[in-house]
Amino acid sequence: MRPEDLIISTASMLEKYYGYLNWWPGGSRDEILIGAILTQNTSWNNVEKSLSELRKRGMLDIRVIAETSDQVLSDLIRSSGFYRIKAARLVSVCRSIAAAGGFESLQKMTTWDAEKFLLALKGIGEETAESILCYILDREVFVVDKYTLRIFSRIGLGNITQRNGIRSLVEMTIKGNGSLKNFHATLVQLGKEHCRSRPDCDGCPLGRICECFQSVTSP
DNA sequence: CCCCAGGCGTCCA
DNA sequence: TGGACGCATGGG
Repeated sequence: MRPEDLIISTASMLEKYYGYLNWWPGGSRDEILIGAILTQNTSWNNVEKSLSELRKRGMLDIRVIAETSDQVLSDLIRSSGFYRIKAARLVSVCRSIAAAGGFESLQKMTTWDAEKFLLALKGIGEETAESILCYILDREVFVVDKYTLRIFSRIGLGNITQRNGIRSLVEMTIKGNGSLKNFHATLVQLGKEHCRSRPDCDGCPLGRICECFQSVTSP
């Protein structure tokens, strides 16, 4: 089967099983940015505690974070882990984006220019940049994360390229409004909920993928 | 006690 | 270009 067909059928099976998932539902763009940085190598559960602390204080706002000290912020986001380095990066990223004119300004850039701008900031790497482009700026960008690489490798797509090749292949293959968002969301859902909670793979929408996935200990 | 989570930057070959 | 390592809390 061609790689493109494998991608299409996988996306279609996942969509049929999970439907349309609302990722980052109802959150403001500022909240999504903050969450995207806090969740780096960290479970979402831990991030939500930090987001609640910030919400209570009206700090889910990049212009407020930009005026906050690293020290004060680090105490509020402790539950997210790596809190000292994340506080410093969060403050500096918010300052840079605010100084550039906020998301309104980024929205006017081409996707390529916006990505270049984001990648230049300390604390924003490839996956975080993709998340911002996809979920905040609403661009046709596929987010490649650890689950994606692991699952793709198990269905026989891992040898094609590294992450950049996978990303462009998926972006050329999956078309349509929001399709890339949902493909990424369903891949993560499969990875973290189904395969972990049901090691016997019973009822997995992608039996073969699930079976291979749970037998792999590291990407 | 162990392992790992929706990574990133730095250093080193 | 690519691998090792530090960063740190909380859940299983």
